[in-house]
Amino acid sequence: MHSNAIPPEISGPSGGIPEATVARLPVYLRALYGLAERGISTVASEELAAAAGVNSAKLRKDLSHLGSYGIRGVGYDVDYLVYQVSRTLGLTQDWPVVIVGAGNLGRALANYGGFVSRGFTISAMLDSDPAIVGSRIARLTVRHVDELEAVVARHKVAIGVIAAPASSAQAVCDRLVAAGVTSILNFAPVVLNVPEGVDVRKVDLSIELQILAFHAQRRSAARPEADPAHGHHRGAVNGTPSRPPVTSEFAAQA
Amino acid sequence: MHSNAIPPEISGPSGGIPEATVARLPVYLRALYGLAERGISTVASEELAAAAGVNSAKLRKDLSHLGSYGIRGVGYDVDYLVYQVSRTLGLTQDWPVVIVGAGNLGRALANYGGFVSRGFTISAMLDSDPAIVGSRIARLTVRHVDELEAVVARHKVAIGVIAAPASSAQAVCDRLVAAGVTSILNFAPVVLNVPEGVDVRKVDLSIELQILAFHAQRRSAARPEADPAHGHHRGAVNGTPSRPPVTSEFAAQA
DNA sequence: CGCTGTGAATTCATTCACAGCA
DNA sequence: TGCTGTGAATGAATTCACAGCG
Repeated sequence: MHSNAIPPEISGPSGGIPEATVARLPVYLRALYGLAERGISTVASEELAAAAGVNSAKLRKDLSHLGSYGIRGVGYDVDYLVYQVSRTLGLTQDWPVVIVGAGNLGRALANYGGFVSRGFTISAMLDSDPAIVGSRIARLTVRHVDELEAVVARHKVAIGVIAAPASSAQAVCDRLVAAGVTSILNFAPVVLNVPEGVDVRKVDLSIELQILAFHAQRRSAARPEADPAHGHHRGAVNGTPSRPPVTSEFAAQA
Repeated sequence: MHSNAIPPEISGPSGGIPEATVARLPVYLRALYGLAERGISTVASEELAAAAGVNSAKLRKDLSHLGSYGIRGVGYDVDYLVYQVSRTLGLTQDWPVVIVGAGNLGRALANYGGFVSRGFTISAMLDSDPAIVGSRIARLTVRHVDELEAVVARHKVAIGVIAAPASSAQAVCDRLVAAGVTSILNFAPVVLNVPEGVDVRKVDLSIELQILAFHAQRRSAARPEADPAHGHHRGAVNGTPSRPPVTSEFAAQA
């Protein structure tokens, strides 16, 4: 069939879906919910693609990896596709999630009630600050981070969200992994070290802003008043670069 | 790689850096700051790559797009590389940022003082809720969103952060674009429509969780006690899929 | 006829492996 | 000698364009 079959993967039934496709399925799912709400029961790839912000060929190829769920000459049945995409993503079961860090960010995440939505339940919020432990956030009482192992075991938590300061993120990560959590969503601005088999995704404001800055700079460089310094190989640069005071920074305290 | 178009590109001097490389430069920069703090002044691609969580060939190729800044047989000068990467990303100038939405999320972002860090300054926080307007967050007084245009013009804001509810995100986006903002970081779970030339990046908790769920499901499917339902092509599914009550959901209120 | 599903072509990204410089 | 920088090889993702089904 498609691509090769040798990767760690067992090119199983619904197996072997390309990463890029997996990353877009949630977007399609959201678009489908939007259509369903508006009472639309059938949709062509062109429209769905527009709603999801991709081109239609890509959408069709993506969906083809899940199976042949469209109707030629017609389009896709919205409810049915919602179901198939949900099932593929593993959203037909509930995933207990633990959030570590109940600072500003942790609170924001917990309050995303409708956001985390279908498929995910916050089992507990944990923090190490005694001033925060015991407070209530989004129907939950914040518990001490020492209860992490107990919470994970009790609720069979498979997904951990790290909303802790950069300085403790790795330690939190280690505890989550040791407790058996194999999926981690990291909001702290650090590269986490994890053993094989643990899946880490990161969300990083600072990186996103820097990428935007790059493109913004690029755009404004269209103007001919270009940058003055442009020495290429070393030494050519006027004196020492000496740009960065190189202080700490890049250390968040959520 | 992201939803929106990458500027047509003039393969200029420091121009034509691949998107994938641009996305990693901030990670390298952070790793470099970490090394500098620890007093390390020179680093080989192997070590820097390890600190950044990539392999060394990729790191070298990435850096080669900025110029020839290494020393064969030795490695890279940390301070010098910090400067070159910063300059490439456009961080040697300051970028005024406006945050729209001062709910939980907006507050969390504003309080990431050390996070947003070098290169970015929050010009203003805006909200439409009269109960929030006037309150102080991270040294700033929240202003009414009607002042958006004035703030953008006054501070020459080029980057806007949308931390507003999904329901108003598009409207906020339109106003930002009309006011002249061409770089947008969107935290609301919606696909934003923008004209050509506007760069949008998104940060989406729900999508990240769903991607994690996919892989988690995949892993647990390794066990032979597989999932019960596994009907393939249509009709084969037991009765109606009828899985989703298809209510609203997926609508955040930051 | 109008749409999906998909081979084939293309573009983009990663990795290998080594020539060549400090 | 030990590293960087980079062509060449491989692999992944996107896009094209159309055969073929409902």
